[in-house]
Amino acid sequence: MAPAGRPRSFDKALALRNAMYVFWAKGYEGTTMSDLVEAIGVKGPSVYAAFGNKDSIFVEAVKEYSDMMLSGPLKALTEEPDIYQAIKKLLEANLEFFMNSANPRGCLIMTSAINATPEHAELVNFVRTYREDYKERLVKRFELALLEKQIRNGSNPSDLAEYYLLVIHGMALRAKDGSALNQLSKVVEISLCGLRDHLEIAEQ
Amino acid sequence: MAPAGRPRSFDKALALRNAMYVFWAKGYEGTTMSDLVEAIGVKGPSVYAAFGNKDSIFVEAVKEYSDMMLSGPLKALTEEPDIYQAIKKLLEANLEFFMNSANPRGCLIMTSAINATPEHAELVNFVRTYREDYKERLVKRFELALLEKQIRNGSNPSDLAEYYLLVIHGMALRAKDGSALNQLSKVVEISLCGLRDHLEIAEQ
DNA sequence: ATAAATATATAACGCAGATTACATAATTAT
DNA sequence: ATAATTATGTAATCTGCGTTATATATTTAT
Repeated sequence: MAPAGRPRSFDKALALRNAMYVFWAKGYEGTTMSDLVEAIGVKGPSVYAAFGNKDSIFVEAVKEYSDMMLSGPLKALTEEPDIYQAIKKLLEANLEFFMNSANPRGCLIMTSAINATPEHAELVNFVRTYREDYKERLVKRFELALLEKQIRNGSNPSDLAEYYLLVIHGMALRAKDGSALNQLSKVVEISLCGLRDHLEIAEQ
Repeated sequence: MAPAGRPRSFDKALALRNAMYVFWAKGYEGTTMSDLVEAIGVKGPSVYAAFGNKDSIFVEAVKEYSDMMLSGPLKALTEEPDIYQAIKKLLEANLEFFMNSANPRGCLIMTSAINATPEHAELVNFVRTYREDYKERLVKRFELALLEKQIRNGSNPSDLAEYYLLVIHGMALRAKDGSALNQLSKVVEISLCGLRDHLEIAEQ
């Protein structure tokens, strides 16, 4: 049964999706309400009525983006039983994601809101929790690999997680900065050397 | 001989230095003229008279920062004859620089102005030239190493340069995000594996 | 001493961005 | 049909930021 009152004239899910792309392309501070209003295609008050203020929209956009990540590039982490293949695919999938011509360059969660002003501190922390979650997934994955003796006993899951998180951050930044896909592919290859070094049995 | 007119009541070089630290801590968009005015310690019009507008101050601040980099962390690149030691020291010096408690966390040139709005496009490009210069120095250094047969013949100086630039970008971002020094030190160590793999004679 | 030159502070301007008041339109429930 | 409910658009408000006009202060040159 349709709810009482005048029906919304736009698709809320699609609107959020469009808003997400704007934040992705321009970052939190670089995005204005006018940008969002234009992207959604209705006037300001309708946007406020549907989503609340700019911060709420950003929060929802980050959640949407995170879902996209989880159902996309991050799948490699759980689906690949072999740690080397898992990280290799994770890096390659992230790179494809950051450079895909259908997407803005770079990563919303890693490059948005890093230079936010003090009054947006809560938002900065909110996005940081997503980066921490990302890292935690990497840590857990390396811990599993350690448990399964895929990596050497002395290897530190936390250090390896930090390293690959840093590589992914770096890829996002370099992608946004205009690096070429084929060169970043080479970088991915080089970065995997850090993991090969820690494998229990030399694969390759 | 002192110039005609009322003398400036503040040290211009020191003022620029203070402004640079503000931009470093808050990024281009996160910094307001009020922030700069407060940091310099005189009122707005004096700042405008001395430096011009916000963009001009930023440009000068970036130059100052770059000088600081060149005379600091980047020295390792030219001073160390061995490529492995050069990169190792470069990374360690950069990490120390990004995490030094006397400095804001992270890197002005790598994390400022990445989410700038379209009307600041010129500034974004200006900062990018500094990143390109940084990369070019790395490329040149690896080309030298190749010439001196310190790295294998098949190794690509450009790819290695991109890789270590990415690592340095990543360090800057992770430092700004709150990573611990000792963990980032481990990351540096892991990242060096990518170079050891390319050395002509196995060292270490 | 007076003029020329430069710096400084107070106060204002102009603009853009986030948000909302208000009147109106479109739908459901009775 | 009428009331209740929710969405929409126009237009305004409020705030903060970058910048500047104006008057005043401090110095050198003559």
